[in-house]
Amino acid sequence: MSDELKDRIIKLLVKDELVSTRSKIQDSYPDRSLSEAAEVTRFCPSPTGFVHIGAIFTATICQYLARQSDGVYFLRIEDTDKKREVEGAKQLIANQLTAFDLTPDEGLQANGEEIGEYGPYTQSERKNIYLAYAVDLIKRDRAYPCFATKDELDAAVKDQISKKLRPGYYGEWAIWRDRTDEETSQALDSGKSFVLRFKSIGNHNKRIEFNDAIKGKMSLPENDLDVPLIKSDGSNLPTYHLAHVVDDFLMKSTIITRGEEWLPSTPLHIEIAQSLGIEPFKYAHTPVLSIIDPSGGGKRKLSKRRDPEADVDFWIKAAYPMRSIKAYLLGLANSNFEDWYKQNPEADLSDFPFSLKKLSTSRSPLLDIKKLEDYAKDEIASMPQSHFNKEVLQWANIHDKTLYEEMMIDSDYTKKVLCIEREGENPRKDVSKWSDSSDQFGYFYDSIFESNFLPSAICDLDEHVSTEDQISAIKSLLSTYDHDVDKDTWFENMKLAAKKDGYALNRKDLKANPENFKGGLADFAKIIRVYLTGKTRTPDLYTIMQIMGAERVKKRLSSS
RNA sequence: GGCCCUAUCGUCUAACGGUUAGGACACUAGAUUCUCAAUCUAGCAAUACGGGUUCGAUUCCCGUUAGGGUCACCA
Repeated sequence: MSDELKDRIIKLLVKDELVSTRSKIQDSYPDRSLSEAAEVTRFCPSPTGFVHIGAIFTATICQYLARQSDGVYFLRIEDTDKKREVEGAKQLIANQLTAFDLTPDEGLQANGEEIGEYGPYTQSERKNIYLAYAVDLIKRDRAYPCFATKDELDAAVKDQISKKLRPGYYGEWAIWRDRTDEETSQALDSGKSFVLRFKSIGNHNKRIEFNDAIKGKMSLPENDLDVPLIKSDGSNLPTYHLAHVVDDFLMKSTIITRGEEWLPSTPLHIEIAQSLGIEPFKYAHTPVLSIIDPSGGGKRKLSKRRDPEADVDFWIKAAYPMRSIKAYLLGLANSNFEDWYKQNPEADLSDFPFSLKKLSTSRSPLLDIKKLEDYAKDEIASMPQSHFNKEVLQWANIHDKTLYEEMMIDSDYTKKVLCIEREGENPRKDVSKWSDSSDQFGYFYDSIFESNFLPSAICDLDEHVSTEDQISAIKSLLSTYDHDVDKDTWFENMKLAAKKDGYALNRKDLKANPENFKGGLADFAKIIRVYLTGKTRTPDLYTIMQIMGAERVKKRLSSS
């Protein structure tokens, strides 16, 4: 292309934007004064209104790499596709990162402010920077305008497939690559919009080798695709490919951690970097999280649409302790984490020596909610009581107002309720998330008990036990009931009541002569439990009764 | 279809070329002065298949098969 034609294209491209020169821009992005070993990592989501749990996984890796090397971990919002952008999504990302203790060192914060010297950290605000680099590429004969229509491109791909050729804009299929200046000028004259394409000099039959920090030595075909660099949709924004190279160069990223799905386009990114005289980056391609398809399709990628747990909002709403989610993800990333965690149960998770090399190179790990809940139960069970109380109340205050208000009415009572079976060597582990609170503690409060617990529980009980048996069991218990005795005496009393009402006191008797009894002690206890709590699974009855107090116990039992 | 990645219990994974193939979660059974939970004990359970190389292969090589990714003016 002649210089005049280049100038014409450049003018059309930058229009009236204030595009600086490339060297001027680079001057305003000085070297970070960090140690040799320091890693500068980036987490770069698109603001599509949804933060994927896999993104938390990737961000966690970024954070660890930076923190452990005294480097920097920054957040960059990749919003070059204005069609897909969802309002408010940008801030949501910052908020949710903070919720997972992944607040970036630079970039948008939960309070709405942007910090850092290497910004702006939102790509749409960097348009003129990309344009400066695009101009540079035109001048270097490494970019050219393409006027092909969508239909033309689709037809070409169709043709390529029918001829069993590799689809794409390359070689003879790159129809605007080798046009004469006259043809290009004519197209410009007609006012048609164009996309600025990269002029690749790669050869698909040659291979390029690079070292992936996770996968090791990689060998892929060179890129020969003339991909779009600047869109023609009127936004003048760059595609991911150009934006990634320019931004990570200017922001001084030392390692590109990103999903495995980017692996095939890495040769392209290397070529773009080289065409700009930029040293190619170090890449680390991380595995993508999957899930078992509930409809029986086997393993597949976690999908935003079908799997609620793919959205971090699910975890935040269910209110799993963040520390346990993190611990679980860390265990997925480094299998030696489990041992470390067992040996250092109290330790700050950030002290775990994370290693990229230990990251499994294998296929996408499956999200195992059961295992995560196991972490969560341990975490909650071993939590100091004050912390536990705070979390329960905090959750209720936001998500279960009725429970919260009841809990606040008699805070001494609530304190006792929340302590149940949490002390000693083997605390209960039936709470894995704070949203369990409603079901776990609601029945201690009379109005909630009467509306939410008792009716359905009685229905279930009716299916197995006759009303007469229910009434007689309760009566029998009440007749011997003495609230102010120790546990052993209380238990003896209950056994007496059960025996009197026709229940076997030990399993052997019941097994030997089942026809002689209404059931075992367990069956008797179940009736009492249901009338007292509206549940068939609760902590120890004696403890519950002691906390509820004689009056409440008698009232609930008499209601039968 | 081309290219790429991957293949160890149901799941996540460990094993300098020499292990009885280990752990965790899940599951099953038993123990525990009531239910449930917890806890303890025991149990179940894997190197995709076929060829090489080697004294010896889960490990290295080749092929087959299977899964995943990617081939957009989405990132």
